[in-house]
Amino acid sequence: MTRNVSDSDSVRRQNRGLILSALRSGGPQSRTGLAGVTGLSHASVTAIMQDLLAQRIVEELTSSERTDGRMRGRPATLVGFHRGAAYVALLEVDVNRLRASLVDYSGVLVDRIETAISPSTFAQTTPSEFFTLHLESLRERTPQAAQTLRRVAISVQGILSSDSSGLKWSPIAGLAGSSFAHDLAENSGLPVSLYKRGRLLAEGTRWLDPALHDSSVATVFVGSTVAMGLSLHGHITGRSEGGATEFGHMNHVPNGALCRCGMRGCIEAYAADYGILRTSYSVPETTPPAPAVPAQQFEALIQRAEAGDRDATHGFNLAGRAIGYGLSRMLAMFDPTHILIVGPGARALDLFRPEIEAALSSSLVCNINGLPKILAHPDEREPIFRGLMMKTLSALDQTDFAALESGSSVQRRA
Amino acid sequence: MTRNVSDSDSVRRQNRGLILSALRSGGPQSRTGLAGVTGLSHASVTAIMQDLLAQRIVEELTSSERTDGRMRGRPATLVGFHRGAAYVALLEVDVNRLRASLVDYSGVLVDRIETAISPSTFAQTTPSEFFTLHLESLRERTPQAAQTLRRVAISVQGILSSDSSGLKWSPIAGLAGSSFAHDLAENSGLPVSLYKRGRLLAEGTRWLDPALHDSSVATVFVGSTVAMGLSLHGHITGRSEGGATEFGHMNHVPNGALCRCGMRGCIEAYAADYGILRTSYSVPETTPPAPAVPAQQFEALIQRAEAGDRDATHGFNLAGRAIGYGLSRMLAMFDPTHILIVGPGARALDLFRPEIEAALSSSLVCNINGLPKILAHPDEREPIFRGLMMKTLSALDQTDFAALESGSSVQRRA
DNA sequence: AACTTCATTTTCGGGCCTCGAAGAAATTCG
DNA sequence: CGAATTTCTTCGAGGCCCGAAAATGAAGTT
Repeated sequence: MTRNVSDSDSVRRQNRGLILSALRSGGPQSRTGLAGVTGLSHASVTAIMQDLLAQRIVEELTSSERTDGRMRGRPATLVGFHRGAAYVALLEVDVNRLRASLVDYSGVLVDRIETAISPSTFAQTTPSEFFTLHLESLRERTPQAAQTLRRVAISVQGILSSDSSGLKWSPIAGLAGSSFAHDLAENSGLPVSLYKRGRLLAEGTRWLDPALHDSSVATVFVGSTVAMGLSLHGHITGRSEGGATEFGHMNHVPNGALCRCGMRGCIEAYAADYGILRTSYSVPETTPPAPAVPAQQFEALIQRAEAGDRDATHGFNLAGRAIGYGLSRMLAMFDPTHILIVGPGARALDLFRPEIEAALSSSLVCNINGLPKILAHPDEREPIFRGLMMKTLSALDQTDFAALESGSSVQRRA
Repeated sequence: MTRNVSDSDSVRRQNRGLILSALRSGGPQSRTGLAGVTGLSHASVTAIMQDLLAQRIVEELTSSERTDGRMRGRPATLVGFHRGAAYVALLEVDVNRLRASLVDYSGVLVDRIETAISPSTFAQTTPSEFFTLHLESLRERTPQAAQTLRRVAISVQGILSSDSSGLKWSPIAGLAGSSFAHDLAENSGLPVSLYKRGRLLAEGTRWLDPALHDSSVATVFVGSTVAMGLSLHGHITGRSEGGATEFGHMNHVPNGALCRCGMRGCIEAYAADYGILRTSYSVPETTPPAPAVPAQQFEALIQRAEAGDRDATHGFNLAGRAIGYGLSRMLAMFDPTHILIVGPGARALDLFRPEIEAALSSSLVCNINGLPKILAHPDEREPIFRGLMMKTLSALDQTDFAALESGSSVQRRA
């Protein structure tokens, strides 16, 4: 059943991983500093570092800027990631755009291609072709990276198939159904990972705001859809061990408003931009939702509500109530201390807040533990990219580089 | 931050723990068998076993019954837990009873005391006194165990305080508020753990039904309360990393029926015995709930519904709907493959099932992944006890015995 | 009765990794 | 220039695991 035997190999892997992860979250550091952070002895750090240097995974930085107060003693030689050690390609798929980025091993953006996506995009090209094409472009434009490209990671919206080779369902037209991750892996010869956008939001906010790094946060995206990712004490939990949830399609009211997904009564049908719009304009809630809401139209609606417009306010009230009861139901299973609203809807938090808090107050756990802190962060792009990047680079650290054999087996590249 | 250094000590701990856990779930086994199950080499198993034998944690069994077909070769000497190596005390607190059990290290029940609990019990005695008293009784009645009693574990209902020293809220009158776990630990000088009943149900069913052991199961208790525990691929997840949820007090309908907890619209207010009773007798849903429902009255109601009685059927329908929508909302965050109904309500699963399935069918995830399998297991006592016991003994294995120093440091007891 | 067969268990030597202590290196301060 | 100070490396000891070989114990065979 469980094969978790520990031997000297796993010890090395664990401790190498510890050093890489300290480097990942703390930036270039001295060996002494690493020894302090990881808890390893100086001797071990030195030994491991010699391997890592020989394998060209890290490199010594000659800066030695000595910005610290104490100016005595032998100056520390900082060690940081060797930028050329690996590259990763990151694809962020959205309803209306693909953003393909090439990032080096130290986390520096090397190249980026953005392409518009329309509802007909995946009718003309299959997702597999589309992604393969963009990956090829990245490779061609940075030839030296093509050699050492190690991984591809894709951020998507929807429900993953059980083997993570594609999507079972997605709000992005034409994306579900094909196993594009599998195809892309075959075409490129690289491992391809699929991540839900909501999960990456949770991951990304951890890296974005140090105060939230170790607390428990539920990150809720409000915009063209509604999504949630959970990060509890630094661990990501949730559906399929994936940390993402189908929060947007959690039922709010039985037989309620029609959602884009085809079901009725989803939170999204009340709280996504199209839902708020539908309510505000008193369109019957069983009317099929608009395919896309322009940003400025949503912004205008916020301003109308802020100015006191009755109908617009009503739309945001219903949305806040849907989110609030959804959160209250989520709180029966998780206990985050903070709730972070991101995306276009974050701008309107003040409009949502009263209804959210009212809904939360009517739940037992909030009555006993108090309300979680509700914060807003308008930008959702940066956390998603950062989450995707950190997740992918950390996986590279642990899976590929921590496990390398030690000793004299130096790998050399021209 | 993270001090997870791996050294030879952690290797030994890991591998000793592996062997103990194999013994825990597989019963007495030969060294060869353990080597196969754990993945360790024969040499290592022998070495570890020598330590464990010297420390009197395990013992060789002289049975050698050779029940297997092959009768050639050196007969295996089975190794099993040394029963006297440790004892644990398990306290199961219920609305109307305390069950205190003494169990030896191999998991055999040695002694048991049952005491009735009434709503006034904890008005006369403090919880701390009450539990200390029962623990003393167990110790006195089995003097040889008093020496090696290592842990106390308590199964409770309600919301744990953040430091797990007591309860913030509980349906058991007078139990919340005091930090009885902390007091009991001081009085007895033993570590005391508090577990939520729902979590133990999830833990217990894993050990009870081998088919469910490694699948993802949501265990729902339906009876005097409604509770849920989650066990996903053998890992227990949920609130406070505790694996238990406040499912029963998840909101079903805003401003709905009055619940025992004082809030309105909880699932429990519709699906616990008192809720079903209230609906069936057309009592207004804001009427304060009955403090306790006799088992035979609930049974009679089931029979009336089975016989086709309109009002009773209506009660079970509403209950099924509340459970169904609750599950549908839970499924937006977790993806168990099985749902197990336990407790008195399991008897009535056929009455609940149509409404549960209807509610689940209206959710996106069920539409895409299909409905989870819904099963029933009428007895909830056995899983709780078993979960509490296995959880506690496994913790003892890993925390206390896997970490013991090896070598010549033999601990001896008269 | 001695020998073969076979499965289980133990012993032995080699390898790997971490650690503490002592030594080497690189600066600043007096 | 030497003392002080901080960082980094080297070295031997101690642990643990593993594979291979040897020992053990029982049943079948000659």
